Amino acid sequence: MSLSLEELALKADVSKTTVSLVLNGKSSIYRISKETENRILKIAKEHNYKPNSIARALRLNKSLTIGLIIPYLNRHFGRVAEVIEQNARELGYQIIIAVTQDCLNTEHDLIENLYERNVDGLILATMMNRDQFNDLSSKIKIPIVLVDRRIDGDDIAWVVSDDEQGTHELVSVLCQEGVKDIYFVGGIEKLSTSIDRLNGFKKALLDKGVECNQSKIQQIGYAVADGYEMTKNIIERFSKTPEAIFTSAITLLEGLLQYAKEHKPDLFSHTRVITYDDHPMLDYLQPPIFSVRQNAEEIAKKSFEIMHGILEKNRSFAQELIKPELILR
Amino acid sequence: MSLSLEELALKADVSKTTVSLVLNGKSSIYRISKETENRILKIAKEHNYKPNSIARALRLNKSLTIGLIIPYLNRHFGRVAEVIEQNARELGYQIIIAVTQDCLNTEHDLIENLYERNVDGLILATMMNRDQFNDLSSKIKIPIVLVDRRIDGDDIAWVVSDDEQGTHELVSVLCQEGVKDIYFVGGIEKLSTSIDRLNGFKKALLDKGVECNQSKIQQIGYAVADGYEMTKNIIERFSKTPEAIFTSAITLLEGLLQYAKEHKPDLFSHTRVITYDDHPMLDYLQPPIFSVRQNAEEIAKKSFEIMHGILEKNRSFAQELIKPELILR
DNA sequence: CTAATTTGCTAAATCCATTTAGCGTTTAGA
DNA sequence: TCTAAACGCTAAATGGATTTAGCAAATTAG
Repeated sequence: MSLSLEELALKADVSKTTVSLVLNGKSSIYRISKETENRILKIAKEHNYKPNSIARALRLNKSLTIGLIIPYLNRHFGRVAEVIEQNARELGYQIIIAVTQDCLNTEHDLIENLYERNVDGLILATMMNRDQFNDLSSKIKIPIVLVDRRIDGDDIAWVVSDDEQGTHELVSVLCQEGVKDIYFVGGIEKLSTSIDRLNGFKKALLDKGVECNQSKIQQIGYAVADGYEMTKNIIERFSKTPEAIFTSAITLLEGLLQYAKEHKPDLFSHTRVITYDDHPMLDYLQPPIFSVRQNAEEIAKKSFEIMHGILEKNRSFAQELIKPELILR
Repeated sequence: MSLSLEELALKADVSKTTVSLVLNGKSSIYRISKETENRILKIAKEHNYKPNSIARALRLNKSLTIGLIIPYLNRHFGRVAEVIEQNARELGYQIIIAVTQDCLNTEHDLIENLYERNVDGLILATMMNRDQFNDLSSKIKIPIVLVDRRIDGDDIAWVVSDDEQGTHELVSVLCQEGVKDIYFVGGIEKLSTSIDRLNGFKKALLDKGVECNQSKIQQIGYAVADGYEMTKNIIERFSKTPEAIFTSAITLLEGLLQYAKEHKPDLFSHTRVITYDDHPMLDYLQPPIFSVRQNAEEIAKKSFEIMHGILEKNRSFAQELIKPELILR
């Protein structure tokens, strides 16, 4: 381990240029004799030579490293990160992970930081809006692929769940059953996940001719505490118990469950609860909670695929909507 | 962004040596005049100069990068990774994550890979035994800190939950209540987590004078399917329904729940279930499942602290047992 | 038998920051 | 006035791989 080109050259009794050329498959271009080539290859193999990646990165201005910036390493993003890492590894890339905790300033710092650390590209679950993203793009000269949260724009690469479709389908299930009084427990308002899920929600109601009442829509944030708060608002603000509540993320469902446990143990006897995001534990809750499972594996796979296409195959940006799966229990 | 030392030197009308010395705080040692120093600092600030990290890494043989190798990015390890990343970032380090899926060969490959990619240290949730670890240590000349799974040895750095103590306390709760017929659903047998949890389990029974029957101990692996299998074995092999089952990881509990749902819906009316690892959703399961919550945050914090101590403060290895928390519902 | 071409390989530049050894100039001391 | 010390700064080497331009020797062509 950790032999340098120069040491190898010494052993093979040639210059390091020759060694480098041979190991980079340029023997024929530079007319290195078969004999010399084989000798070098043999010695390199014997000593298990691996080029120093730092020196290589300096020379080639290519670190084979991708930055992955996500809000948390929770179940969903953990799985996304895991699959991105595996895909990346197979193609020789490493993943540097950083978490923003859904803080925009942190996100900016992290982007700058990773950029300065010479990552070749960034995969981003961003909080930025279009203007902020454009500002960034003009400064940063590496490819960016958005994951999980998209920004509109013809030249922006992203891979996200089809949140609108997923929510539409899920909420429609209740609508089919005649449920009309449904509350929306939402996340961070300006994010595409929130916008798309709300659109799907409204659309499902409209399909049944029900106009969505603005007072039934809450959007605070994606934290468990936010879910608790919004549930509290819904239960306490209205005298009538709601027919149904849709939580637009698993964390918000957790908040709802927590509130229910503490203050409204009979919630489920009057109210149907459905949620975006799935979780295996939902299988064991009573009553059953319908959900939409995002295909984290596919999201991860596609997002790295696009990044790799841009970096090595001269492809340009691409956009992918990944179909989520309805889980009716 | 991305100005080089040389360009800066040009603007300041000095040599790049001078710029480097000033920016590295060595002005006084090399007697750079205050005037020159300020001029350089001003220009550097104006242009937001950041040294090229790759060049720096090459010269200093220090990449400010730590490799983190874990089996999965699940809830527990996701949280550990998240907190390690935050702690690392504050001290200028980056985290490269790689997942083994609990495959020893993958682990070896990853270690070699990250080592060749010049990480400054490795934080490892390892599957290796002592001999394999020693072999590795002799080849690898960077510090290693084990996390979550330890290997005995006076010179090995690790941070793990006090699995024995945690299990002992949890199982004792049932023992106090007079429960004696408890089954152990375990993970990968040779890992310290399994060994320690089994020891704690046996100890709790012994406290009450109950010798642990070997037939009540199952150890297949940590996957959900393993939990399913072991539960199946327990339920199907014995005619008498067990008084209690202890699952030694949340995934194993999931497997148990799955089996119960499919084949034994009345399991909980006869059998108490307790588990290592906690999960917020457990709050909403009926009947309540007692658990042991590992302090992932503390584990993460300490493990990076030890790594940082070795790398920058000339400290040697250290070992930390982190107290888990009993959660009785 | 000389000139042109091919063969086989290498010196040196490059990427960028850090660091050692040391070069002129000015000031202080005798 | 002359030497020694202090001052202020820089050239060049270093880390390791890649790549361009090109040198000498061997071969072929004329």
